[in-house]
Amino acid sequence: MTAPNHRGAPRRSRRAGRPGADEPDLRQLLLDTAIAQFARVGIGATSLRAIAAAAGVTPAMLHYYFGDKARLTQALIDERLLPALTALRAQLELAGDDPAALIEGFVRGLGEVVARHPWLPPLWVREVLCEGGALRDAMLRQRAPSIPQMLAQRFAKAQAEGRLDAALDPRLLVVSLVGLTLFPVASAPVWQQLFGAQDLGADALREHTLALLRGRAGITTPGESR
Amino acid sequence: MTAPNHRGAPRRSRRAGRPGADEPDLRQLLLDTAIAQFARVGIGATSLRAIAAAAGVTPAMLHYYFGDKARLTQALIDERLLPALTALRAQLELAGDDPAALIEGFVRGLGEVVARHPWLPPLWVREVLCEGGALRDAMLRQRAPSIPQMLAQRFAKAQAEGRLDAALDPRLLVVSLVGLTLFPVASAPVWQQLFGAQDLGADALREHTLALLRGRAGITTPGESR
DNA sequence: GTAAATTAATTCATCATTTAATTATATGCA
DNA sequence: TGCATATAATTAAATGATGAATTAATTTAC
Repeated sequence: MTAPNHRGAPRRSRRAGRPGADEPDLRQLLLDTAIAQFARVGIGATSLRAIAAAAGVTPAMLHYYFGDKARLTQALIDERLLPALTALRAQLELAGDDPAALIEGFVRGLGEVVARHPWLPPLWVREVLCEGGALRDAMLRQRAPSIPQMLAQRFAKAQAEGRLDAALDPRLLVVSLVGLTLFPVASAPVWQQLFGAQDLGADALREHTLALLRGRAGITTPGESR
Repeated sequence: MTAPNHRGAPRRSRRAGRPGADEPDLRQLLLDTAIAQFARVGIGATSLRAIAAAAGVTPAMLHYYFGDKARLTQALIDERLLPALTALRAQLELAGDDPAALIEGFVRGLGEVVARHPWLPPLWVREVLCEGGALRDAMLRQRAPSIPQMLAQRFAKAQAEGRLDAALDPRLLVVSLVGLTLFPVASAPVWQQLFGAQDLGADALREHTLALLRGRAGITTPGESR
């Protein structure tokens, strides 16, 4: 009776008692499972019960490792979200000052981060950008590595130096940029169903976004794009 | 006099008993209240309790008028969402065949709809596009007035006739367009807080989006834009 | 034998839903 | 016109489900 294996769940059928040294880290597994569920149906809609069941353990384990739901999401932020964003920001630091390169770097860099953390777009768009719940507050309080502010500052500098169309509000350019990169990925299932197409993958989306942005903001095929 | 209409507690203090003919329609008030709450914190996160309290009545009234929560959201779709979308589609029918005019018509038309239904972007983005819950299924099943498909078809036609850059996937262009128009509005509170600015209003967002799209997709200031 | 990890069972809160009672309006009838 | 009664709208209270959080036991590695 190792727990019936429906859905995607591993169901490790964890043996009770103190684990051996070679046992996989349950805490990390719980975080992964929680993130997957959160990304799929949202934080509010996933019960600790469901997370525990998907991980093949008892809900009490979540309390054992994290305390309560609030501290679980806090751990999610501290141990997963912030590192991912910090990595993205580090990538952007290298992107240089040219707005075209900056935009291309942001779109491609975010693409790479998302490839490694597929849960990020839906969770981010729903819970942080559109929800107004605890996760947003936690993120904004966190003095997170604010990529938007950094981008807006660089865009403003580029405008001051005449390297970017001064008619564009730098902040709104950032908003559009974030929307163009996160929104299509986060909403991909809808479009696939609506258009009956499975080929609206991440790569196609990213290249399309870049194609759309070229010709604007001084972006004119900055070299490596064919 | 009738209802001190601020945020959480209008408290109409509705008199018990059969109402007179001049009494306002409670059913509509409940729909409005539900929509406001849904847009603010999401469908899953709002309790019928909260809706009833905000409307100044007992939760039992929701059962009286709608039956249960599922039929409440169904009524929301039937009586609010679909009419709003039908109106938008009707506007688009008039926008003509030129892709530039079509895009401008879409962005401006959606802007007008949103101005009259401010609850639409957050609810739409969160529940339909990013959630995967009942509302999405209901919408897609509904054979809703599918604006995305209509736009994609017209874009494809324009490409066939050489009036639109053939390098753009029409479907992805639609996705980007929807994202560019809905996402910034739906996520406005975050940006206002992040940038410490209150001036990121709907008008500025719309004009910025159009400015961003011009120069692309053959959109070159199609006449009335200054 | 001891401490860490885990489960099973329990408690408490919240929420959706239902039922029974209550209030006031409208309507029929004299 | 005045009164009685049916009926629509509403409340208050009860029910049942679900989920978060807790506690006490149980298992196993060291």
